[in-house]
Amino acid sequence: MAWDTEATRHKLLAAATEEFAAHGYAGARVDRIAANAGVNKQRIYSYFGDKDGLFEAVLGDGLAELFETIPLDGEGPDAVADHAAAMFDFFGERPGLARLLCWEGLERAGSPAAAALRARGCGGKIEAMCRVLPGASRQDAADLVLSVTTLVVGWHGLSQLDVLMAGDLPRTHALRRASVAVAARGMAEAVARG
Amino acid sequence: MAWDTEATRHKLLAAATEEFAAHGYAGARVDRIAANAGVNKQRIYSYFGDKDGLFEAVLGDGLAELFETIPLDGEGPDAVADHAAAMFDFFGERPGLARLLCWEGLERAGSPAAAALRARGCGGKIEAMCRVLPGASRQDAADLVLSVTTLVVGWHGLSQLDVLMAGDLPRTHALRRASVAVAARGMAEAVARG
DNA sequence: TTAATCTCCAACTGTTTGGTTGCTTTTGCG
DNA sequence: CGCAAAAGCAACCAAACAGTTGGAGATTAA
Repeated sequence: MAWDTEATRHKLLAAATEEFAAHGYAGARVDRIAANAGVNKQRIYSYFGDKDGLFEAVLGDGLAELFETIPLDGEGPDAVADHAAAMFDFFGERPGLARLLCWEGLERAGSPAAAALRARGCGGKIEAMCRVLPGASRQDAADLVLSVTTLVVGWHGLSQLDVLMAGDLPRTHALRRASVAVAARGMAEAVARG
Repeated sequence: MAWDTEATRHKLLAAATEEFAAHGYAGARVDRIAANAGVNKQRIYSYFGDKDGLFEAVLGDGLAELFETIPLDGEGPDAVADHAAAMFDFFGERPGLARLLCWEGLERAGSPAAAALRARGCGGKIEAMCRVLPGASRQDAADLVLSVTTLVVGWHGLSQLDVLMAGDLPRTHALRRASVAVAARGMAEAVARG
C-alpha cells in the first residue's frame, strides 16, 4: 500500500472529532484518539504539534463546514427563520459538531485563535445577513448571526440532557425546530424595526 | 471564634461552584477549590467524600435554587413566555449557574444521580406547567419545561462566546430575552393546540 | 481537666497523562 | 540496490492530580 499521509491525517482528525465531542478538551485523551484512529501517537505530534493544535484543527474544520454549508439568501425575517431551521437540521445530522462547539464555548472562550477562526468563518454570514435585512447595521447583523448560531448550537449540544425524560423524540425535535425558527424570525423582525 | 462547620461547608461550596462553573468537572482542581475557599483540602473529603460528591452537592444546590425560585403561574402561552423571561433574568444574575448546567449537560449527561436530581427538581415545575396549559398532557408539559430550560441555559451559558463580536451588550441581552419569550410562547401554543 | 471534635499543615502515594526518544519496519523512488 | 521519508512499537519522563496519612493546635462540652 502506498503512503497516504492525507488519509492518516484524516483518520486522526475523525477520531479526534469524536473524542473531543464526547469528552471536551480537558477530558479528551491523546492516547485514546491515536488508538481509535489506528494510528501511532507520534503522528499526532508530528502533524498537529500538540493536543492544542489538534483541537484547533478539528474546530477549524467544523466551523468551516458550518459556515460554508448552509445558505443564507432570500429577504426579510422569514429568510432568517428558514436559515435557522436549516441550521437546526444541519446539526441534527452532525450530533458531534454541536457538542464540540458547546465545549469550545465553555472551555476556550477567551482563546484568541478561536476568535480568529470564528471571525473568519462568520464574515461571509454577516454580509449575507446584511443583504437579507437591508435595514440592519453591520453590528446588528453580526449580533443576529451569532445569536441564531448560539441558539441552535446550544440547543442541539445540550439536548441529550433531556432524552431521559422526553418520550417522543421526533415530535420534540419538530417542536424545537419550529420554535427556533419562530425565535429567529422574532429577532430578525426586532432588528429590522431598529 | 466558635467552630462553624456550616460556614466551612458553605465556603467550600461557594469556591467549588466558581471552580466548576469556570472549568467544568474534568478541568476543576480540588487543590484550587480548597485554596480559594481558604479551607484545608481534607475538609472537602470529610464533608463531600470525593470530587464527585462535591460536584453533585454544588449541582444540587444550583438546581434547587433554579426550580424553587421562579414561579410558574397564570394561564396560557403568555404565562409560559413570562416564565421563560423570568428564567432568563434569573440566569443573568447568576452567570456561573448557567455555565455549570451546561457543563453538566455535556460532561455528565448519563449520570443517574444527576437524572434523579433533575427529576426531583423538575417535578413541581411540570405540575405547574400542567395547570398553566390544561390541554397539554403530562408528557408534553415535561417536554416543554425541559425545552424552555435548555433554551435559556444554553443561551446564557454559551453567550460569552460572542462577547467578542457583539458591541452593544445590553441591547443584545434585551433582544435575546424577548426572543426567548417569543420562542417559549410559540412552543406553548403548539403544545396547547395538540 | 479530659475527651472528643474541628481544623490546619505538610509531606506522601499511586496513577494518569501529555509529550519524547530510540529503534525497527515499510514504502516510494532514483 | 540503497537511501530517505513515513509509520509503527514500546519504553520512558516529568508534571499534575485525586486522595491519604500523621502530627499538632484550637475549641467545645462534660
